[in-house]
Amino acid sequence: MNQSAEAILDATAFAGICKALGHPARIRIIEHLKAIDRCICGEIVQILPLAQSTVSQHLKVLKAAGLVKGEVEGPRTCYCLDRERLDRFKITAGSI
Amino acid sequence: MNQSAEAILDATAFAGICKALGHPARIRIIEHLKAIDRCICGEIVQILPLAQSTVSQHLKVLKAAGLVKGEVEGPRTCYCLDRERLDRFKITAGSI
DNA sequence: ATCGTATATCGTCGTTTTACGATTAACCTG
DNA sequence: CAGGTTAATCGTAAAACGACGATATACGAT
Repeated sequence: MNQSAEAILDATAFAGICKALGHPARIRIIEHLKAIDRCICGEIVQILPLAQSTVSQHLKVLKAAGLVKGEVEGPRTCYCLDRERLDRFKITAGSI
Repeated sequence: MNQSAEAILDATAFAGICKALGHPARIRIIEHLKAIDRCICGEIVQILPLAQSTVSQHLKVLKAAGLVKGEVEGPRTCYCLDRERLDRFKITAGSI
């Protein structure tokens, strides 16, 4: 057991990530990013039944939790998962 | 792969569990229950720096999410994890 | 029957979240 | 440089959350 003990998050950090994942829209964003690797914000807006500003806020939450990275590409922003962070979440979840 | 596809939760269900886990106090409750298997509410109250009524509310949230089961034992209530539910959470988390 | 203990629930208050439209900022393109 | 597109931010309103003390309920013990 314990393939990487130092990767296990403490209660507060883990709760913080869980909180960020605690909304269906944000889960769908994560799932979509997992499926297509990277995409621009506008694509996510089209997938979700939410206003552009709302989606932007959800992305902000995910970014603040470190689950997602966004890089500006001219007038648009390209988002992708932070795999490392996500892995730490998974490892911690698995350890519960 | 896919040791139990039917165990994977949909986005809303998974988000619901994440939301329930999205508070440090509730993570600590889960961790404690994992460590000692089962205990009464009062024990949890003593571990956390929170009022009894607040702890009771957190337990209610965990119970509503199905992560924890509570059974009345005379004047007290004994709590334990719902392992099956927790496993579904873990499996879903791992599948992200 | 009364008392004490354990826990849930109620009422409240301040904070945070979620959602939206409107606005702003940044950037291509013509 | 003007106009159009993309995305972030602002302001706001409603709902949900988190915490607490007070109260209610349920039970065992005396």
